[in-house]
Amino acid sequence: MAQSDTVDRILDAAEELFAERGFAETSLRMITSKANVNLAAVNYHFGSKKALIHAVFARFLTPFSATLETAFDELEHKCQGNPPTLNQTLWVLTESAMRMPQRNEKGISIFMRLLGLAYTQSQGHLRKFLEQEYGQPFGRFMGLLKEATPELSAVDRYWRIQFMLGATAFTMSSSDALIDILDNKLGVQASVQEIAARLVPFLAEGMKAPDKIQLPPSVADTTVA
Amino acid sequence: MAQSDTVDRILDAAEELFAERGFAETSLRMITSKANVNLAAVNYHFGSKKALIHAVFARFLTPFSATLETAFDELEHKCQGNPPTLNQTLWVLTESAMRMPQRNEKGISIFMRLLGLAYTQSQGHLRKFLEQEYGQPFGRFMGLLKEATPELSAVDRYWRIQFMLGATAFTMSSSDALIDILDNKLGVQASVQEIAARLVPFLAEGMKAPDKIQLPPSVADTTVA
DNA sequence: TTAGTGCTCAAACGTATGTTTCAAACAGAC
DNA sequence: GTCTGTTTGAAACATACGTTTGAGCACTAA
Repeated sequence: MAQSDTVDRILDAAEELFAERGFAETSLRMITSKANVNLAAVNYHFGSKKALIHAVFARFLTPFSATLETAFDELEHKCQGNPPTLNQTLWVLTESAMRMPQRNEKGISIFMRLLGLAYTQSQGHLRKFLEQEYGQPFGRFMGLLKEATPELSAVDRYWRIQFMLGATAFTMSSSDALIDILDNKLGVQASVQEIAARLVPFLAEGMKAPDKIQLPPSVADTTVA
Repeated sequence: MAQSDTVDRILDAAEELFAERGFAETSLRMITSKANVNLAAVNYHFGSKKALIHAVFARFLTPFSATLETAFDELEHKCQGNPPTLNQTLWVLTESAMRMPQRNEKGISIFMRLLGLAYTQSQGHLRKFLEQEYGQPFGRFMGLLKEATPELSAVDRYWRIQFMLGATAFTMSSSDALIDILDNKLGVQASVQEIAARLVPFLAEGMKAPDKIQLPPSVADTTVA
């Protein structure tokens, strides 16, 4: 059993268990028994549980951010100085994600869920790690969004980006469960790719909504449309 | 120190700590020391940590779901048989949330964050508890959404409701931090009410997006708009 | 062979957790 | 004032956690 075997088995098991149960609720003993390796192997190969969490993210995020930078380069080159549109920018992001090599049948949904957890769970060290390692492509994406929505005020854009992030992180992080529920309720099969294909128009349309907010009308004042 | 005092202090401390750190990462010792009560008080008054979590949700959710049912009654009465519009339905929900009596200055954002965590963190017992106790008003809201968007297929509506839930839960659960960041970056003050006022048009517009999905065009095929 | 290296293994360590115990303090009724 | 049921307090309980240890194994190089 070569080293890489043990390391990869730990990473595979950890990735899956973290996605299922969160970080704090997943013990090293669960990981090592699922991976069929000794408990001490985690601390030997990674040093600590925190470092293992970082390694799980790095294994996916490092090649992904490289792919993304290339895709942004191509997009900007194709546009020859004109700023890419909102739809183009969103599609480049989702396509890059979809095209990442998938380790198993669960594919990208596991990692989407991990990214969602990274936002939700406190885990201060994780957020710091992600910002330091992958802040650049994220900032570039934000810049493209800004160029693609010049009609929005900075405040409008700020909030709507949060809304987009929320819809994406929340849905993708539960994509497995949501796909199952849809199958049970309506007998319809779905895939992460299809979710993305439905999500992008929803987001793009929300971003284009009239930029002046309508202040809450009391229900009493509202007329039937 | 009467019983209610201890019970409420535990609930207050638990609510805040759970919202900050999640359920698994918050120990009973943190809660009891923040509440200035004895460690055993939690198991005496609530029976277990799980039951405490349920009680935290019930304290907010029980009066809220009653308020919501009343508001839905009023809305339907006002519409006299016609189905309420999407905007009306969304506004009734947000207004009901905004009008809940707020225990402290952090107000509703703490509870939004808890609801988000309830979705995200595994905690199977919590999801079961929430479905059993508060499934009815939730189902009624879903029914209103269905009536308000007859043009959508069941599958489209299903996914877009998830997107709306995500954008709402994600944004509201971090509303404090997001308001602070906005103040730092742009020097703009905001409130939870204002977030809601910006969120509803975004969601409504997203729901109205063209119902046929556009399948992912390759970046190479995309033309500059 | 011998020494050294990389890795695995079972066992233990120290710490933190949720929960239980039981005596002491308290409250209100008689 | 005394009794009774309720609530608090300090301490202990059993368990699970992340981490460390040191012996043992397989393999390479000198």
